[in-house]
Amino acid sequence: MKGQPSAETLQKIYRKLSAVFGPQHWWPGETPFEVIVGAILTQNTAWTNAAAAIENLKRERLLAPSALKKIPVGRLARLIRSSGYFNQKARRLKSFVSYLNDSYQGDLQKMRRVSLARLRNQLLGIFGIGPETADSILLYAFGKPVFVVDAYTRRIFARHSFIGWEATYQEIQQLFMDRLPGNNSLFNEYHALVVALGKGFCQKTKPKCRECPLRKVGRLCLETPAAANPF
DNA sequence: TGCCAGGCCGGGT
DNA sequence: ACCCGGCATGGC
Repeated sequence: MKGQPSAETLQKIYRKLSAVFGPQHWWPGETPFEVIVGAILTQNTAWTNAAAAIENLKRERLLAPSALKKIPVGRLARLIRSSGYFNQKARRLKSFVSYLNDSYQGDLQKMRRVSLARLRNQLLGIFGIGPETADSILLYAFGKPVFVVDAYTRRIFARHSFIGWEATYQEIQQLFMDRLPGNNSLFNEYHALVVALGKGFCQKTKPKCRECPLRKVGRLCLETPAAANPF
């Protein structure tokens, strides 16, 4: 075990990823509401499948809180079919827009004014929103400074033995937030870069692949210069 | 063909 | 407080 990474190591990893992948321009969504819908639709699902569902909603002019509030959940489910778990996700989208209407008159700007800690608790209380989805919404829709942890984060940092495979969401999040400056631009780019690395090089989530020394997927070589292939 | 993808919920210990 | 089955499509 290498043990927990220092602040310097986390920043070194960031600089390396940034040099390799460049600016990520996240989240891939044009409006805060689109970001929120995307965050729910991409749960445990390939982004391309979620993106196709969002295109359907756009085409039907339904990508707005007022529109989603009105349509029957069954029709919504059919439109987002490609995102998988479509019945669940239709309910989840409905539960978010209900909350938005009940608590903020459907106004995302009003919701955004709430403090980070309070808003996070509120989001976690909504059906279908767990820690990662809540933090994605806070960071990418509302611009709040939180570090988003996902499967790639755990996989990549566990492969480097910076954390254990059993580390909880909160433990991993604390690791980053205790060491990095609380800067929403940095958190934004860091998470996006982790996903960029993960998508390209970090397939195979099964336990048997975790120990396979022949697979370099998801590993960073921190010793080689950025100009060389770091993987 | 089977395995996997930017999780979360609810019921059981 | 954990653990686990269920939820489902599209790509390789």
